[in-house]
Amino acid sequence: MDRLLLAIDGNSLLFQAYHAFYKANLTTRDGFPTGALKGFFTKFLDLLKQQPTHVLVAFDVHQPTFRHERYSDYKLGRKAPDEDLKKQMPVVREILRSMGVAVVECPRYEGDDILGTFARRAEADGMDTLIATGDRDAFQLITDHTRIYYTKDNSIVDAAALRERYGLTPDRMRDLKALMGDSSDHIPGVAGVGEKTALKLLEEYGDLENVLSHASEVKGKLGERLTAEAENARFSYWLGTIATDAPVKETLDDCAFSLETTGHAKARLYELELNSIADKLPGGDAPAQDDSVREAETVPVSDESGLKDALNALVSCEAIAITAFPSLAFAGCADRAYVLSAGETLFDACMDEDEAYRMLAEFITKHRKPVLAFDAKTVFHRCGFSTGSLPELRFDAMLSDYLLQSNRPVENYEALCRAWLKIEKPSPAYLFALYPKMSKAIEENGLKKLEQDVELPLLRVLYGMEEIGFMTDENVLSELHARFSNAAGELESRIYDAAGERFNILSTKQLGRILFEKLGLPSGKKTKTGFSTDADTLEAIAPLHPIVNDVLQYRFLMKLDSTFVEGLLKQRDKEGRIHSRFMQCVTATGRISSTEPNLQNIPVRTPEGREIRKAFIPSRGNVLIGADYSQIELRLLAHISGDEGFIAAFNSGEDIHARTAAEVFHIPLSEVTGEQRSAAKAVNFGIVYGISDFGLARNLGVSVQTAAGYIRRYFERYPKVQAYLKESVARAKERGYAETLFERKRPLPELSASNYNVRQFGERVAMNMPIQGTAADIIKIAMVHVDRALREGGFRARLVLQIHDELIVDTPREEADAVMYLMQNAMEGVADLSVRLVAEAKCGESWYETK
DNA sequence: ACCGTCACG
DNA sequence: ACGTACGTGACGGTA
Repeated sequence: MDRLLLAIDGNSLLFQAYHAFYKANLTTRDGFPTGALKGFFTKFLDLLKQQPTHVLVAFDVHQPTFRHERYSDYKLGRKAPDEDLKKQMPVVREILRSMGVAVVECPRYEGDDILGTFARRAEADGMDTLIATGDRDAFQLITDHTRIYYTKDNSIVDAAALRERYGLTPDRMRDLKALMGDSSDHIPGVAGVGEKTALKLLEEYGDLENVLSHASEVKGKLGERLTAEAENARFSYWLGTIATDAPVKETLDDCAFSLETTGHAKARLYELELNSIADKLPGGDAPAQDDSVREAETVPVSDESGLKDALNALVSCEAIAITAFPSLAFAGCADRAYVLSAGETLFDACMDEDEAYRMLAEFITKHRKPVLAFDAKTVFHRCGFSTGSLPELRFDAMLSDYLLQSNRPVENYEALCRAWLKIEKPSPAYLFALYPKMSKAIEENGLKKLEQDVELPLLRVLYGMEEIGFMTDENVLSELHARFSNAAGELESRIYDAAGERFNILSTKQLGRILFEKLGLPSGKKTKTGFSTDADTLEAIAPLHPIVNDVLQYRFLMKLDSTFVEGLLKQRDKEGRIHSRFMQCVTATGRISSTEPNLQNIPVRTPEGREIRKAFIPSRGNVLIGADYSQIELRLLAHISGDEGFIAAFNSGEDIHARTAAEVFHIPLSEVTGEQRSAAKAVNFGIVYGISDFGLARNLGVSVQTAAGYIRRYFERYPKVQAYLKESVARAKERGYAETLFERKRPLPELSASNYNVRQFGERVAMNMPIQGTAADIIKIAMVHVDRALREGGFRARLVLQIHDELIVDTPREEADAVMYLMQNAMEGVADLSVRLVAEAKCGESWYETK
């Protein structure tokens, strides 16, 4: 087999990787930056597809290294790498070494000198070389046996490709650079000469020396400069020359590579939470196991009698641990688990999974076994428990993990076992080890009350809501579908007429072409893929052409029809009920979310959209109650900040936005104009979001100065609000997390990021999370209280939906008054704050009517 | 799989 | 000199 040396410019690849993942701001759970590592090793694994027999990664040595120290000034001009990148540099080397990859450094020589040296050695040894780099300097190293993998565009460049690009042979690349210079590398070149001029000169005179000696023939300013800066050019040529004789101590044999040994880095990569990379490595070492955890025995269960035996063995156990992925598995103690298996072959006896869940559920109910689980809500659904007969839930590892790491989505049980126990192969038996371990962490982080009194009881409430579902009226949806699709159809043909052709209006690409190229309308901002065509942009140009409003209206109707009308019709069960899933471990602030379908974003702001709420109806003989908190986030801002003026504004009972406007503009309430109220409202919202003058200006459509003025006056009137925002950021910086009144925490590694924008984002989150999160805590507690009061009071009314500050209950008509009263009391009584919590309940024949 | 867009609080 | 409101989920188009 042909031997191939893969020679990688480590610095170049690392810088590129760092910048590629700059915005993603990746870190481990405890805040160690990993973006550059992720990018580097993703690319590294990609490069290994070239099947090299030898691999080396060259790095510059840490202290500044120069081809000659005299010229150090030039290279010193390079910017020092960011802190985040610096931290990752030694880790890249460490991981590469553990993979068995040659890491080569050479004092006083740069990475590309090492690459050049090895490329020549390989060639002398009859090997081919592929140099991976994002630095075009390396093109000078191209020969018949040395090619460049140019990482900026993932192309492989050989002599032919180079000729096509520049019309030059590899050894003329230095001449090119000597003339045009390279600011990123602080190579001066000749002033006023760019790539085009340099190429023209080389085409005419062949090489640098010939250009310089014919400088007098070149006309004008260019000729003068060539003469005056000849030495500069020669110096640049020398600076740009890659050494091929660096005194590296490693040999080609040291670079011999085997894919197998890369597996040795697995444990470290998992530790860095770079799971996707670690997963791709072969076999290798499992992460160092937690000493306290023994490996559990796995007993396969493939038929009914096997399952009966398994359950019999669990009669005397303290609790049952259950996981549902990839298939049902359960355990009664830490060292033996039963896993439902489909059998070794197709012909093996295997039992129906639903039946297995049913038998397990029956066992749990009969023996009153408490449950430990990962994602208990899903497990309970699979078991088919009815809401009234759910077993006791002691511990849900997914919930605990969420409370401890709410800034990161819970991945899966396998990842959780890896993170908490360093165990590779998951087993439900490990829940017995996770339970005390995670509970200790919960306790230490002050999260016990939240877990015991809020999240675990809430899980049962959400289970009930998912089970019961929300009744819908098919006729309403069908009629809306007809209305929306007909209206959209008419708009469609008008748009085609105006455009003079048919095209896909929903394609931003095609729409951009029609509006901005064909019709020549002025394009506003751009997205990274082309013209921006969002509603803001289109509204700005709507007066210029009638097609624009038609497009906006078309989009609006298509959105309503496809997402809401058609989307909802697809989700109805045979009785017409829609069962959304309420996700308890998703958001970073503590809110719940709703999926498949999302019932938390059903339209309300436009009349046409609001019609959809007429399709959401009570069960037969029932009515719906909608109860919502009034201005809960602003009330919390008033309470948490303790600002007397803002608290008084609420206690006055007047419209808060109008009252704010009156106070900020120093005018009587009766004189507040609509515009002033809108501005005050936007500022109120802005404060909650972590205000910036730019954001407020964009939202209000006023200048940044005007917006800044609003904010200044707002803070003058409510100084403690400003103080609170400042303190909130300072506290979060100090502790590394933001928290709610109920001590729910959100880690904020962003606050110590080196990237200014990321840090700014962290600061806004530090201002917003305590408010949004406390509101989330409060309504969660209200749900637990409402649900309990309904059941204990013997009501048949049931919660069916939560929309962040609003609860919907489906109730028998005769209970409605009592339930409204009960809900209002429960919601308002959650917390005793310096500003009263206000909730209002309304009753109706559809969701449309409860507003 | 990702982007742009847009529905909600 | 730079890019910015906070939190979600679903859709259609595109690569």
